[in-house]
Amino acid sequence: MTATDQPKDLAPTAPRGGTGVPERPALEGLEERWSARWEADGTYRFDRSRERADVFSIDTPPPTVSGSLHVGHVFSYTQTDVVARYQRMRAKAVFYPIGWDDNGLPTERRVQNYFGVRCDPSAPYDPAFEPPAEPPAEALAISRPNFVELCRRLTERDEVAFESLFRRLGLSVDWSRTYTTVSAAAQRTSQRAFLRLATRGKAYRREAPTLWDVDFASAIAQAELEDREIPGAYHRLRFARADGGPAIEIETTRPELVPACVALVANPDDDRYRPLFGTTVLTPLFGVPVPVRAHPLAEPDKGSGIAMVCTFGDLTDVTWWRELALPARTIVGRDGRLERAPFGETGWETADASRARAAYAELEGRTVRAARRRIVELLSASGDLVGEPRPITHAVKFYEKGDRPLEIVSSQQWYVRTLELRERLVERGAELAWHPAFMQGRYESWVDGLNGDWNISRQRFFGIPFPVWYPVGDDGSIDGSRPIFAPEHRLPVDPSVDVPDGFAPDQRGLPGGFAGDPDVMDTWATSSLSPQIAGGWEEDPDLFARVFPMDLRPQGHDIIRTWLFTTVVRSELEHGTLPWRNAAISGWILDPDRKKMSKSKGNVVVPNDLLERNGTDAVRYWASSARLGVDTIFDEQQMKIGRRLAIKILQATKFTISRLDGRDAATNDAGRPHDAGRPHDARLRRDSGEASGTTGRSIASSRASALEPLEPLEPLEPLEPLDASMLARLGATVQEATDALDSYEHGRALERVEHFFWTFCDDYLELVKGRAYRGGPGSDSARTALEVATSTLLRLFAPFVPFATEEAWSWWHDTSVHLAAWPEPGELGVPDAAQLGLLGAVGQVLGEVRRAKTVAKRSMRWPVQRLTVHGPGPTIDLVALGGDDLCEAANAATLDLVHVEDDLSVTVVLTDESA
RNA sequence: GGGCGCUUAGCUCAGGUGGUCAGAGCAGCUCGCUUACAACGAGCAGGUCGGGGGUUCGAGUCCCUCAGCGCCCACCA
Repeated sequence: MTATDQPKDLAPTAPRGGTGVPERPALEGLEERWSARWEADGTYRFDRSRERADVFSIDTPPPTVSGSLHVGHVFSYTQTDVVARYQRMRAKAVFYPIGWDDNGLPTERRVQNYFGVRCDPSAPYDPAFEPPAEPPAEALAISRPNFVELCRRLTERDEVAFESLFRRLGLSVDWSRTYTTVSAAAQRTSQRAFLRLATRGKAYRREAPTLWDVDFASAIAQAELEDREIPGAYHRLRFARADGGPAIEIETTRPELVPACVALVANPDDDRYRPLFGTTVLTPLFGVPVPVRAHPLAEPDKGSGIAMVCTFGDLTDVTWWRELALPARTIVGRDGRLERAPFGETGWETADASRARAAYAELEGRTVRAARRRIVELLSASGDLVGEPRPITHAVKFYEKGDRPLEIVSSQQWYVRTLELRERLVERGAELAWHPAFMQGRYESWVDGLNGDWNISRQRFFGIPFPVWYPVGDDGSIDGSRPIFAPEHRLPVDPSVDVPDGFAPDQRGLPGGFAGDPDVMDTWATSSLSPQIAGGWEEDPDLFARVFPMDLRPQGHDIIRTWLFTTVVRSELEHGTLPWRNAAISGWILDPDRKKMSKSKGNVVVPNDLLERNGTDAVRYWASSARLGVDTIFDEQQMKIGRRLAIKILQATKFTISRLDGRDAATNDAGRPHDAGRPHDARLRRDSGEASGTTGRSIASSRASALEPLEPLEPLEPLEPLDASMLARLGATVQEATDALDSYEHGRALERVEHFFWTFCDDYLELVKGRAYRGGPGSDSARTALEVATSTLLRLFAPFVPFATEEAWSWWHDTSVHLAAWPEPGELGVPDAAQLGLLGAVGQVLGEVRRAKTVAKRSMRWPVQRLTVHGPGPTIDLVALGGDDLCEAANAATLDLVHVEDDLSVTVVLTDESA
């Protein structure tokens, strides 16, 4: 039976639940107790019977499981949890799953360091392999299956620690829906989405210049680049003209790439070189004829105004090479060393083959750096180096996790067509509601700056493989141009183990047989499908229809160009829609030097310690005070505020609840000391959003009734003016908090609620505690107002401070505050202007009395002989309405009110001796 | 080179549409064990809101400009 089934007239006599108020409320232990209870009751389980319109779905970031969580995680995940809790109280079924990104390079690197191993794909699988207890000095080469096993072992261990922290943080995620990005389901989703792109031609495999990290031996995407300033040098080199004219001088920082030179290029408007366009020059040392060409990217004021185009020194080279349709003469191999260059043969024609070969023999096999040193000597000796190299500092592209500058090598990679989508993607970005709005600019500038399609293949081991094989020709060569795709019903497949349809296992690698695609997908190629993975795309269509497109993507601004961008791409290509309506971009936590906290700087605060020292609610208060998109400097001192607030919530609730005990004792059920008051019981029950209080009912089973929409309420009458004033101000606060949360300004919402709460405690409680406690006239009004206000405040604070509010709520309710209805301003009656001002006016006078007592160094209970208030008529009239309460709170014998034109002023005469 | 954000008390930060907006907490100082709260409460002191100019009856709040810090994008021969 639910609340709505129950006859209304029974409601007032239904017993109120709750455990009663403890002697000494405390924050300690609340996290453990309530997380266990929420788990047992399934408080945050997603109700998948609800329709899409009643669902609020969150595309939670799956943290990378390659180490430990830091304060930044605590910060941003708390902000998302506030939204989730708010929406849940707004009667939404909140779809709030979480995943672990255990896929990819960071995990591999961590496994290598942790166990002291490295993956050698040629090594045989050892089923009995156990890593050494201590990582050996020399990394142990192990097979790919063994390596992947270790990856899984380590990530599973980390995932337990991560979940434990997030539970302690009070994240209201549905832990029953946890996923990992290497799970079979995620692999199926990722491979399926890839296959659909490939069959529609939106993903393609091509031999192309590829950003390459030599140390990781893998391709890198544009999104993973970062610039670093490193020392270099300009070398001025002389290129002879084929027509015998005066030599042309160019400047380069990469002289070792002279053998890979395919053209010189200058700006089309550059008069110095215009006559040379279309003519031919010879490369120094190698005598290879290359054309002089014009291209607008060439800048006349850079170097000598004419540049050497090599395959490939940088991304500009790639652009020139592509747009000018130049030939390729690549010399840098995947190991970062100069590989064979067949001077004299087709494509490597030269004026002097023997000289070119001799020169190149000095370079071949050397690393890029060593070759540079050697060729400078050669160029110097041949007289082609003009002057001395000129040292400079310049920005060079690195893989963000790498240690050496990237090379650009030619390789076969899978690409997703993003370049042709640019305009569409900008439009999608404009449709998305960004919080804060200016983050849209980050996205747009990234999309505008795309210079190639998205490379999704990585030459790594721990990741989701491409569900693709290639035929092996009769000559034993792999034909990469004719992929054999796995059918969707076979997914997930590992082409290094599984066999394509129509082939036998023993045909692997043999002429006429097949070979598996050796690569794995980039981690973003899978993470970009987080809505599809979490929402059960094609795996659970009923669920997917109820949650997708999602309502919210929360994430950091550092991964707009990766996670956010690629998710938009995948959704556009697969579904033709935005993946979510809102993007909430959180800021970073910075250390006092305004640097992003990172382990390498040794400035990381361990989240568990932070929670231990301050309590979860305190940390959450700090995190949810911040504005979205704004970086915050970490300052543990700030945790005190939230801790104090949480304690105050417990104390204030204890006080108001215990004041309710004596009300209408005659009708109070014996043994149920915290039963609600009679007169307004029916409305209070709705206020608190609880089901009519059948004791013993579990939270989960009463959830449906808690989410019933509230009925309009009768006006709350009769109330003392001061009580009505307090409730009116509370109503205004509810409105402000609701508006703020609706626009993702949780910090503002919290600030408004908190501000009201302190006024409530400092002024209102002090003013009415006597009246409420004493009984008699006005007592019921005060107690009713106290109960309504306490119920409302606990619900307003619940998303921010979930443990203290749940604890306090439990003293008088059987249900969870987190399943209670978010308060509606209308519940509290319609405020009028006079009522709004009353509490403030009386509170101001009370403040003056306190000041007088402090100045006189008397306690707050010290009696006031004579209290006089001067002020304008309307204000005096307000003070008069609260006069009795004021006198009691001030411990004043007499109150004189005097009408004057001036502003409010208060005269306090204390008694000489304590009464 | 293009763009964005920030610059408010010693510290960390609030200050939607310009007019009690000069605020909060921390730190500091002074009091107070008052029956919700001493791991607490009350109170005090602290800033010409980065500089300059402008719009306006009136500007942390709008415009211009300069400076510093941070970030994004591009370039990087």
